[in-house]
Parts: sequence; structure tokens; C-alpha cells
Amino acid sequence: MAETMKGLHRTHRCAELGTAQIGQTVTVMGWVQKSRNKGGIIFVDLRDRSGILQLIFEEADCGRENFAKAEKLRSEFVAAVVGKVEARSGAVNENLATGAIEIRVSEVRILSEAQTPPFPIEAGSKTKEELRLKYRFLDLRRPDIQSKLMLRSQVATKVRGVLAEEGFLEIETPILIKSTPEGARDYLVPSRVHQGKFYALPQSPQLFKQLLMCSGYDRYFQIAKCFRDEDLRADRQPEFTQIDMEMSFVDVDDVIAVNERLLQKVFRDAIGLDIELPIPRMTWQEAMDRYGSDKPDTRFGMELTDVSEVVKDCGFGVFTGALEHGGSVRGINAKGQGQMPRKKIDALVESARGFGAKGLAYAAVQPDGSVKSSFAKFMTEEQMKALLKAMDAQPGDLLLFAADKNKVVWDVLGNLRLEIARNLELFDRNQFNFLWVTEFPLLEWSEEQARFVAMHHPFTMPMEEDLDKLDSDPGAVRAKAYDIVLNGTELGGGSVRIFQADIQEKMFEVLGFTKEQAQERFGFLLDAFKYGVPPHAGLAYGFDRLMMLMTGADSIREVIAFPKVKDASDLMTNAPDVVDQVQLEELGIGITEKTDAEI
RNA sequence: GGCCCGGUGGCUCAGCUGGUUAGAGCGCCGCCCUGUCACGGCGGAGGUCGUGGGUUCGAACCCCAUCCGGGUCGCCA
Repeated sequence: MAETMKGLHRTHRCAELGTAQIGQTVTVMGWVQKSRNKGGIIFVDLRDRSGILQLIFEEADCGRENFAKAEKLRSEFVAAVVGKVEARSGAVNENLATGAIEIRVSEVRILSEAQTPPFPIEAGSKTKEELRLKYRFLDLRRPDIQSKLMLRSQVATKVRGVLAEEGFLEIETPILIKSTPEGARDYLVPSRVHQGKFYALPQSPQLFKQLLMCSGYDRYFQIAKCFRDEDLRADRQPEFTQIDMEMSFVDVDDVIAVNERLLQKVFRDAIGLDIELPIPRMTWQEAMDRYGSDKPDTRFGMELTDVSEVVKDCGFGVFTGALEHGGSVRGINAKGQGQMPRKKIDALVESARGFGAKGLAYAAVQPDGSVKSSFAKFMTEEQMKALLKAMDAQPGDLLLFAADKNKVVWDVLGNLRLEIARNLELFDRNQFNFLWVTEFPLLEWSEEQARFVAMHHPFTMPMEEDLDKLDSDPGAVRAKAYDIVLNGTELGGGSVRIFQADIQEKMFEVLGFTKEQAQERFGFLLDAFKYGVPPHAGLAYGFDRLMMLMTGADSIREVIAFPKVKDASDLMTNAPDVVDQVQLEELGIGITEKTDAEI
């Protein structure tokens, strides 16, 4: 029978007690982690979010009734105890923060009994994620998850503090908004009042924060929920949180400066990491050329080398063919991997195919200097020698080459570089390498849509020196866009926005929008721009990713209290789910059952 | 949507080339134990091997389909 806590007030959390409180009578409440019944003496580990505290029950201290209750305590029972803090007369437990003390209990109340949980409630549990997520309310009791969510709260608080000091205002923007189908798929919400019409959930507060700049709020931030109806990944959830900001009367360097101060203070406060400022910067072009990625992990080398010039006259058709079609030939040097077994090399070739390569050429330099290579027979000895020299190859090295369009070559080698580094553990998990990647291309050609699409979004400002290329060579225009990258993960990104009506019009034109389409979708923003708009720029962080990196988690699900699984459903609540016919009728929505043939 | 990995008592796993009654550790239940803290001792319960079909004298194991979870490519302005 559950008892009440009437008359009791918790005085401390479990792990808030220490030798300083010895002699005090305290009241603690929490969950039973474990009970060790020795017969005439019972030890109980009591747990709350602060940690674990040992309780000691002896009939001489608490009386028969309380002792009988103590015998009944099982894992995850919720109990309240009153007792005196004592130094342990037995051995000190070095593994426990409260290991030097214990509570000699004088009164215990069982506030709630508990079934045996389906998996152990303990740090470092190896339980399958499927089960953990079904019982997420139990999983969230585990100390490792609790410490991550507590750190997350601490970081959010720190961010608010720092940005407030920097003159930012926290302003909320709506969740029910107009759908703007440029970019990711929107989650749609039907309107009851306007049947047949839909709200969208925001993919980001982008347009609203720009409007706030138009309205004079100068510096805005928000810790904002965002929604994207796309497939999930370890670092992607359908709903996620951004630390979103926008500033007026600033350019690239101003945004970067504020954010470097923010990152420095937050990382110092949260995990005691000192970020050396300024954070290094790299242009997008350099990042692609050196790392094959716009979010390079700079904790290790194995950089790409462009060998197009070296192989342009060789007899290997794959290389020369790629060059003839305007592509390039590049390679990476996996130092000391020349003896990699054929099976592993084949696995790399297979990975390369997965990243879009038609194949992968390799050359393994043997310890004696001879070369085992998939393409040696197409080359003269001199050509091979020149290639090895260009790659700075030493005996024992493994060279991997991709030949294709630049985009494919970068993609393949950039990803192989990461794969090899992961396999060989070439980087230190405790190292934090921050990097600004700047001067992104403004536009990207979409084969699918046969038009240019915005790489960032349609409101991104082109670099002034490239403005004249908007007509002549749109693909070569660089943008005032920047990403903050940490250890190969895009932590956040932003841009200087267009604030001139004529450039914005030109941008829509290049993107293939008619005036009418632009007005229909973004009219409210274009209208706002007619009434006095300040130059403005902003940035948004993926808060979940930030916390994933800070806590060393493998997935953002570990830093989100109630995450969704791969198919975007929630194993605990079973959302999404069917709804009553009545609800559908109110919304004017009919569901068409697909026939088997259609599926 | 494609590809890859996984699903065996409550949990984590083992289970060989298809061959008696599917095992282990932890947990759970009962009894004992006054200094335990990975407590200990004795005893016990607990399994449609994800699901359906097939091959076979015989399937946890092989084949087909399917469900669930994870990773990844596509996708993610």
C-alpha cells in the first residue's frame, strides 16, 4: 500500500549530502536502485537525479514496523526516508560520490511500489534501443541519459545568458505557418476553419526572424523547434531544435565574432573546454579541394591531392576519360596501409560505389618499393613514378584514386577518407576542432528539376564581387554564407541576407520563379522590404547535434528526451496514429485507401 | 525507395556442417545471513527461437515472403 508524504519535506537530493552534513537529520526521497538484505541489517541504495546514496536500516534505529517496510523495498520503488547522516563505519565506497557517508534511517515510507522494470536502470546499459524507446520513461531514469539532458538544460541556460549579454532579445515565432515548398518537405496541419487549406510546421523560423529585423528588433534569438518531413539519420530527427539568431547592421565578420564568443563561453561553462579564438576559417573551395567535404574533419590529415595534371597523358582510359568530360582525378594516401588485405580494399571499392563512384583505382606501395596496382598496366613506369611522387607515396602506403566529375570525386574521396579514419581510429575522440567554412556557392544545379536551386536559401546574399556573374555564370557565384563545423559535423550555418529588392528579384529570376510565384510565396517578406529594411545576417545551430558532440553521444536520440525512430514514429506513444472519423469530417478530410496495386 | 547489419527466457548473449530434453551470466521468486556496496549461501520459476510459408525423416540453423529496430545512399532550400 502506497503511503503519503504528508508531514515530510525533502531536505536534500541524494548526492547533495556529504561529510559536511554528518550529524544532521535529513529527509531524502527517490527510487530504490538496489537493496542488500543481510538479515539483521539492510542496505538500500536510493537514487534520484543527483546520484546514489546508501541507506542503512537496523531495527534498533527504526523500530520493527519501519524495518519490515525496508525488507519489502524492491528495485524502482519510490521511498521517502528520514534519518541521520553518518560517516560509514564500514569501508568507504570509492565508486560513489556519497561513498563516505550513509543515512541511518529512523523512518521510511513507501510512496510507490514498482513492477520489475523490463531492463536494468543503470548507466552504460546495453539494452536494445527499440526496448529503451518503448519504455522511454524508464530509460530516462538512467544516469547517463539524465546527465546528458541536465547538461542540455545547462547549455540552453548559458546560451540565453550569453546572448542576453550580447543584446539579443528572445522572441517566439509561430509554429503554424504558411507552407513554402522550397527545400525540405513540410509537415502539414489541416485547418478546420478553412477546409481544404493547410498550415505548415516551420522548417526554421527563417522568414519570421528576417521580418523581426525589418521591425527593428536588431538582435533576435530563439531556441526553436523545427520540423522537416524527411528521412531520419543518426543525426537527423523529424523535429529538432535550433538555436536561431539574427542580427541587423552586420556583415559576415560580425556574426562570426559574436558566435565565437558564444561558443567559447558555452563550451567552457558546459564541459570545461577552452576554444582558442579566432576559430580557423576555410573557404568552401579549399574545404572541397583538401577534404572533399564542406564540413571537413580536420582532426586528421589524409588530404586529397589533385593529380589531373600528372595523369592527363597516361594510357588509363578511366583517368583520361574523366578529364575529357571536364572532371578530375584525385587521390588520397592512406599512410602505412599498403599491406591492406585485398578483401578490405574491395570493401573500400564497394563503399566508393555507394558514394557514386563507378570504381576506385588503387596503388599499394610495397615495403620494397614495388607497386601493386589495379591500373599499373595502363601506365609507363615513369608515369607511375610521377604519380607516386605527386601523392608523396612512401613504401607501405596505399593510394586510392577517383576519377569523375568533381562533385563525385570529392564525395567519394571525402567519404572514404572518413571511413578509413574511423576504421583505423586516426582521430582523438576528446579533441574538438572547430572550423568556419565560408564562401559557399550561392546556387547548385539540380539535375532533377533542371534549374538552379539555392544552396542555402533564396534570401542569401551573393558576394559583391560576384554579383555580375549572376547572369553570365550563376553556378560560379559565391555567397555570403558560412557554416560552423565541429569534428566533421555541421553544427550550424547562416548567411548575410539579401536586403535589396533588385538583388532579391534577380535571385528569384535565376531560381526560375516568376514574379507572381515569388509574390505568392514570399510576398509578405518582399512587402516588408519595401518599408525600410536594415542589412541583416544570422545563423542557426542544431542544438541536438551540439549536445551530441558535447556529450560524445553516437546519435542525437541520446540527447533528446522523447525521440522518434527511423520511420518517424514514436514507439512509446505510437504516434502517428489513425484518428476518429469525426475528427476527419470536421477537417473535411477523406482518406483514400490505396489498393495493393498502387502500393 | 535501394543496400548492409540485427531479432533466441525479463535483460545481454552463446548455440558448430540441420540431429536427443535450446544453454550461460545477470535479473526475478522463496528461504537463510548484522557492514554490504558486482554482497554471499541454498533452492526455484521462466523460452510460440520476430511472424507466416517452404525444403527435409528432422529446422533456432537452409530457402521465400513479411514485420520490427539500427546504419547508410537517395532525400535533407
